[in-house]
Amino acid sequence: MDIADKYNPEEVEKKWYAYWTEHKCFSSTPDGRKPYTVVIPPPNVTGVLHMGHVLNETIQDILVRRARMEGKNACWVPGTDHASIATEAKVVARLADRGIKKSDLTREQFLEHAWEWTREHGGIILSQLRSLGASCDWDRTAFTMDDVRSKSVIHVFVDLYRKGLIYRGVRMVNWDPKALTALSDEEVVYKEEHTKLYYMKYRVAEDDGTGATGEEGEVIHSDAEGRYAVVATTRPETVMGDVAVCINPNDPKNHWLRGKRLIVPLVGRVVPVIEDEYVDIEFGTGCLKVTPAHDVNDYALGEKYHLPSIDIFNDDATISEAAGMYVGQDRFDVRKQIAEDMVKAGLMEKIEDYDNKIGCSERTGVPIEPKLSTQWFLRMQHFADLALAPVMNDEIEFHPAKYKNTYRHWLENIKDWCISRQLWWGHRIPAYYLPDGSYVVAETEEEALELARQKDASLTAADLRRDEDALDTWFSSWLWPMSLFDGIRHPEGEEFAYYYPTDTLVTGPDIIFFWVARMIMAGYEYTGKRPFKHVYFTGIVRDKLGRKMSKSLGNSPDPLDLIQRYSADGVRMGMMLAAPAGNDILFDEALCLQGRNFCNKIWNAFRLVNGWEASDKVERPAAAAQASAWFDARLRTAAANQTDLFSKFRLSEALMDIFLLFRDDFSGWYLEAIKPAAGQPLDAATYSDVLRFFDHLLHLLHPFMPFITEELWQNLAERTEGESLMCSAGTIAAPEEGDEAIIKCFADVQQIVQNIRGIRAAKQISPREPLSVAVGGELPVQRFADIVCKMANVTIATNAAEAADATSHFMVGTTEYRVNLEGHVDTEAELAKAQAEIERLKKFLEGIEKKLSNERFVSHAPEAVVAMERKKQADATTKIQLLEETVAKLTNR
RNA sequence: GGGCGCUUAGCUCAGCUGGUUCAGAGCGUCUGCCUUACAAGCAGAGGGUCGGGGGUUCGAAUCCCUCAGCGCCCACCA
Repeated sequence: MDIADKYNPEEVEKKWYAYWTEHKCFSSTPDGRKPYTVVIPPPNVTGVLHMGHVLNETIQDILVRRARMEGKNACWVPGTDHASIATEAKVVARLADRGIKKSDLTREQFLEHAWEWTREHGGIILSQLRSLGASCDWDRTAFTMDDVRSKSVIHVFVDLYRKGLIYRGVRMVNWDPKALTALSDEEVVYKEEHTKLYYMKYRVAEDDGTGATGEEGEVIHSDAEGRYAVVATTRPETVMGDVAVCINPNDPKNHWLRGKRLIVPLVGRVVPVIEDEYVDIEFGTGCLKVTPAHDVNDYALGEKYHLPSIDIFNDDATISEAAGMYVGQDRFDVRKQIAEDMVKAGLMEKIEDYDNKIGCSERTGVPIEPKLSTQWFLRMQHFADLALAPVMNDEIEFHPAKYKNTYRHWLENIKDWCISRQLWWGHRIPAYYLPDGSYVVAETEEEALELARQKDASLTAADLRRDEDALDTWFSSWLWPMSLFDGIRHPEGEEFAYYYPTDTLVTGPDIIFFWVARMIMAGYEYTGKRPFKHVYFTGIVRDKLGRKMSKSLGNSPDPLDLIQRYSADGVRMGMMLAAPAGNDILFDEALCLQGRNFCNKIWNAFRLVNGWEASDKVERPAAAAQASAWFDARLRTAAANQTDLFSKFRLSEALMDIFLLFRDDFSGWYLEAIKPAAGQPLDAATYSDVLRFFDHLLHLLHPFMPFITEELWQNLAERTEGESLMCSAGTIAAPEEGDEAIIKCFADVQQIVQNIRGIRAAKQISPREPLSVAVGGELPVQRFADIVCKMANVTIATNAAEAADATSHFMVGTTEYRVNLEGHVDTEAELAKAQAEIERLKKFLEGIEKKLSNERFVSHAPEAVVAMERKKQADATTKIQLLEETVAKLTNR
């Protein structure tokens, strides 16, 4: 088989991905095998591949390919998310570029634009996944807004409404004034900001001078115009909504304000002073302005004390008519303006710097406004009760387990989920309003009409008005593991029964609440079963300096560009080497380079093997037989180790382990040990061994590096069209009884060879110059003696007496080896080396003996430990003795 | 303000149910090699008082306490 001198990944990747697709290697249908199901965390339909995806999808592909090769019926379902708010924002922005305002369009017109955008960009990211090698079952590609998924969502909404778990109500919600929609608590992110704390004067109305009792701690502010309270706030622009000032009844400073009425600065409104223990006495002056329409806590106070509520903001956070002043101006402009105006009016006591955490919209980034509005909510306590135990008792396993804490904390402090969004792009809420203001909830318009007619038989379809709002994106994603197999609508379906529950979910910890927790909730609600067995949380991909990857920093490489430069396998390897489970990933391109170089290593190892001829007539060299015996054991052990590491999701270590197995053990030791002289054939037995080993190695490597392994596997033997490494038999036997001893013995071989090479390097003796080594007594690694000779280019004499005077010595275990170095030896250096070694061993021995003479150690420590120490003592004594003989010999020279 | 986690070689990390011959790996560094599979390589070398302090124990990188630094999550102090 001819094979190119250089690995050409571009051509190979294209060829095999097409081949896999053509032969439906990734597709899955239910059969007698055990299923292994993974559902992709659906990327935004309009998104493009970034490094986070590369990490996430590579991990999933590794797990899926490994399961497939283990003989499971692996099914990895791809799909995209409609990403309601993000996509709508993009569409609005694109329309704006064309000079179109959303408000100028009807819902239908807008949706047409959105679908157009989706058709244009949807699927880009999925095609990019292919270049990474993702082995998704593409025939199953789904979209959270396709027909099956949409119907599932609506079905669930209606069902939960009828169960009383969804309700509609007026609540304080997080309002995004840019996207013009309500948000869930999870969609609010807090940002640290340097702001100001404004201390404003609220003058006492019709001040009659009463109230002051002169008690200790009382703080009364006054100036030429009379007495006033000082209220500290970060948001002076909300004064137009003030309806009270609240003090703590236990706060002596402000006792004098009890029962007073105060004048809201600039606004002139007279408001009462109320008392509630909610107020923090230590903060500011202990006086809190109460603006029920624009603060969650103030809202609660307003309810409690029956205060009016003045909504001073429009939906876009400009000042509304109701404010009566600054109407139409932006909230932050007004903040500045009002502060200035108050200073001018002498109503500002002082302004201080203040570090504050501002709640901002996760999507648009703008500060959210607490806003009173009518929304739809899901009662979460019910779901929290369902979802807590299975994670705590590991029915669903989190990797790493530390996220169990985070999860528990959230569930134990759960709040109702605001699921309605004032957006058009999404699943429209299936609620229909009757002319009388009441409403019905139904899956179809027909059904809705029927329900409405039960209230009023005269109604027609034209009388029903459907709710304008859409559902939160996550209200569809939380059904994903079920809806992908149409399990919501057809829970008895064959596919659903086969593929659900799924096996492993791979995702970032940032969406543990948004998505993971809610999928668990929905899973138990609708099936009574867990949606997945394992959740593997990846880290965040950062640059090598630990900074988050971001467009503005320009430190986020384009994955396709990386693939171009380092090959898909190289990028996969680079990513995985940087990704220990549960830690953030410090991504460094150098790791991709390492990946690419490794591909080349594999390629060249193949070229070597491929170039060998096998012959029945050649007798098997002893070194080759020995090497095969060792590598067989080594491979069995390594394969078992892979299984163990995969079970713990330690994929980074698993890859590193095979990398070393291939590079060092296979290429560096095994191939060199069996290598025939140039142009000579290999004996048939060894040839068959090396092909078998290569096949096994390709199997182990394939989940990590699918392309190059497929290419070489196809070239390793005759294959028929449609065959693929990914579904070929290649089980590696379990470790055997003697494997450990073989591997341990071989480690001594490696040490001996390395010592000899080290001596060569130090003395500048060419590896091609044969040397002789004398061993005192029998060679401990006799079973690999021929490998030692071949790898170190030495002959071994087992009679120490034959050793020449001019030797350089070293020890492995308790055996001394003397390398004959006629003409190269440096007696002084040898002496120094031996003496230093004796010194070190004596110190070591001293420690051991101290331990052994300690009565408490001998009586307390387990027998095995004491025995081990005795062995160390004996070995060290032997070594010292041998070295002292060497020293004597060197000194007498 | 609560909760969780981290600190081991220049960098990134293993090791941590306490004890298998003075702590391992990758990368980087240094030295020598174009040895006919591979210079995208090979061979060799150097590098750590396991964050500081204290304790438990015959024995601590590993368990406990404490201090310091770093990170993450949650929370309605305006």
